[in-house]
Amino acid sequence: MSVRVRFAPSPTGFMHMGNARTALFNWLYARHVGGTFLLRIEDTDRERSTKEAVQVIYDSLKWMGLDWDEDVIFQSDRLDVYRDVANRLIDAGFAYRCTCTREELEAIKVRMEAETGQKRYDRTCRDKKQGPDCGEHVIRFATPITGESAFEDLIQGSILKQQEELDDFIMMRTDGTPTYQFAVVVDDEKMRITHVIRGVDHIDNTHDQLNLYRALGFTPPQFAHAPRILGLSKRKGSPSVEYYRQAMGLTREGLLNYIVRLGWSHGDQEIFSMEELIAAFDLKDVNRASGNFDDVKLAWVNEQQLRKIPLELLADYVLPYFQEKGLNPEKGPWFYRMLDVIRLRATHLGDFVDRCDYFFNDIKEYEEKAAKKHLKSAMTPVLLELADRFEKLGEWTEEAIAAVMTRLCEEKDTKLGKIAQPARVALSGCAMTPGIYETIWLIGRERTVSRLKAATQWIAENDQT
RNA sequence: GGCGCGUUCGUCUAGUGGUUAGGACGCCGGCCUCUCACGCCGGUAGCACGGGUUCGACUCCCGUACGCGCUGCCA
Repeated sequence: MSVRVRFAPSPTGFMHMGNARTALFNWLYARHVGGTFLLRIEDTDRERSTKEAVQVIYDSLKWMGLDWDEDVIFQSDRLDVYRDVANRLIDAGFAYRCTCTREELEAIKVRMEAETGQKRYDRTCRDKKQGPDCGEHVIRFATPITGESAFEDLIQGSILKQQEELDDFIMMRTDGTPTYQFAVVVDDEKMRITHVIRGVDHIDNTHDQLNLYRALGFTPPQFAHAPRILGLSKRKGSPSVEYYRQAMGLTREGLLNYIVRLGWSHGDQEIFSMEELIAAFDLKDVNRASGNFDDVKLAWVNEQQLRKIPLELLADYVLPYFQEKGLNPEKGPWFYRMLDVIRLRATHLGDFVDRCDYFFNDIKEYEEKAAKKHLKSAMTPVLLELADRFEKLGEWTEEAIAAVMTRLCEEKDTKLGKIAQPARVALSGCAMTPGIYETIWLIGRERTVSRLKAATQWIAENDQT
């Protein structure tokens, strides 16, 4: 039987990092085994679900590249199905109508806790066999009272619970909508889900759901409960995909790579391409313990991905940042080369546009410290000589540029640094840039020559030594 | 409170009865070097605690502590 998994978020307004990883685990597992990855929107809580929130889910999944198969299922479209199944359960004696009010319930739970130490419904209505005309009511599941519920979790191992610990949970609310606990079973069966991969916070619910499967005569899927992600502090903004994507300028490769390794591992490997992830991912390698989200390591992983992904893709990622600043570089050898030299120094997508101003615009002023140190009158002859040689250089390649500078060093019997640093300041206005040859090539012959000359002019006006 | 689950360097993790407990981030030191980086080399630091089981426990069992979750007509 082929594997079918699903990601079933409720539209709450943003994609929490934990949900993102659950989606990723599901998607990776499906792609790994050649199965099917489905999306279901759990919008039975009518008060909280909005269209915008659903859109956020779509956008986040698309950005992450987690494409789903088949049509999206909305629980709100299936209300009559749940009602029918619930009635079937009542007829079969597995569920019952409960007319206890919320106030009564509160009192019951207080009493139960005092008497038994456990805060549960006392099953007052369980044997009343009330009909549909009993007035305002909910439908509860008649949980088995004895025995134990056990299952083998693919991640957590054996999970055991005494049935007597379980409550007669509500399946259908007063307003006729199903609760999560009920809808999830009906839908997973309908969608022929074979593996339920979700967060550990659902692990206790699994027993209720297993009882439901049994009552319904359904074959339960396999369960895999992934550990929680801790340490997503609220003060840094919301712990959502959108936040990290925008505020940190992450690539999808970086975020996914980081998040997948938080709770899953494949030997000592840290950096994965998406293809490698699909090939390597397996539920048996998912850790049981929860992990802490660490922005520092996330940044490192993102750096690694920035250096690894194809330049064409990187160009797509950073272009919006350039356009935001009114720059519109053309995709091509020049732009790719520039990205290639900057990526070694970049952590976030925003770093690219931040660090290449002098490749686009003229130097407005020299960084004070750098100019003071490197733009001295003694350097004027060298800078002019460089300008002259670049002007006459036949082929404008990094190799040819390197040759010019090496030659000049030999002639002047000096180290490259003595020439490269002043040239760097002259060309970029600052003391830190990528390699000098690449920088010169990227700036281009014409601007290189004019900037070198302009620097000597500045020296004449400013350096008194 | 009750129930459930978890616990290896500061953090992410490998480990499945016998290892000098491995890797990664960070941090520290060095090398490389035209600056800044990258990279490379080295160092730092860990099996929560207490009992068992065993010739031998990070690995198995029990307990304690701590953490997290559930205990909603949220999911």
